[in-house]
Amino acid sequence: MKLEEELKQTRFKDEYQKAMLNIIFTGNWLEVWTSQILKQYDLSSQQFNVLRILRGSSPSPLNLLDIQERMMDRMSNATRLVEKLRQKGLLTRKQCDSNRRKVEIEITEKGQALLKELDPVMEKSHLELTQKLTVAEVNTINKLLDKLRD
Amino acid sequence: MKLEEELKQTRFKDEYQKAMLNIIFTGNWLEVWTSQILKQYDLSSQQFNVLRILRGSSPSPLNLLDIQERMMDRMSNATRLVEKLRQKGLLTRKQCDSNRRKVEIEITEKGQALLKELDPVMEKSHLELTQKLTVAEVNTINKLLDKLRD
DNA sequence: CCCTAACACTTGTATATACAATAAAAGTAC
DNA sequence: GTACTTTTATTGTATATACAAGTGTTAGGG
Repeated sequence: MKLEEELKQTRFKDEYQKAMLNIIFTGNWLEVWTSQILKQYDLSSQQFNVLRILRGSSPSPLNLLDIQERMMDRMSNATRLVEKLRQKGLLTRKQCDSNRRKVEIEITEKGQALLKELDPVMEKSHLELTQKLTVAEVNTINKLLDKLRD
Repeated sequence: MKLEEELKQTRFKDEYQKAMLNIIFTGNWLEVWTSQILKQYDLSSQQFNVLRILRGSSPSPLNLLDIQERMMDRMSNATRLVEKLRQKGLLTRKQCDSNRRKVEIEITEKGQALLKELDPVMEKSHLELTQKLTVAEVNTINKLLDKLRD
């Protein structure tokens, strides 16, 4: 749907302003959508994100800063986020031997299993996206957004 | 910067997954950026958004649902958001005569003045965007994002 | 060895947000 | 008018988040 209809607005100042709002709005929209799916698995999208990051580096552990650098949302709640996931048994954390300031965080079997369960679910919602845009089009989006953040 | 570098990640599953993350990440990035600017004016980006919505409809007032419909973020905190702005004297609210369930919310002179002060500031940060992408390119982004949300 | 600075993480606190429950007014049916 | 439903907004509560201050660890200089 056009952003104008989405926000019940008749006009924007220029295409730049519209793009700005459009990206923020669409990002939000996608986030809400995935959060909705993840809720059934009792995961927030941030938590899911952290788990995927850990799977990505597995079997090597990561420390908090590593995770923070890779997160979509760079706030300083990484400690508490990781703690939540630890309580659910989805990851482990132990003090690093060589540098005791650091912690080594690793995804558990249970975490891996949960992600494995989620993969096809996420894949399925990806499919809807596939039907709306061609590969060439998403490619264009990726190129332009990367350029925008330069 | 490429999303891969931004998130220190080597690869994504496919262009669709990358686009998904790219849009969310870039939206976030833009939000953080504008929030930073607005902080000097003691406004959150949501509050700013509400003010602009009210200016858009001025001199007609809006009720809470109208505002909610036009917001980027459709949560149910509209009551409290509006109350915050009222405390700052940036808007007024009064019970609607014809339908006393509704409230009529209107931007004040002070609110108008604040937005007027902010216009050039925001415009300036728009300019940075302008330097990164051509009009044709932002047009493409707008078209593709609208299509994505169809 | 001591002092200071930098680092990696944690915690406190104030604020924001999501979601559900509630309240009050209006509309509808009888 | 009374009972029911719907609309519109508010409040309560639990959780999340941002930012600053604090803790413990390591590193470097003298």
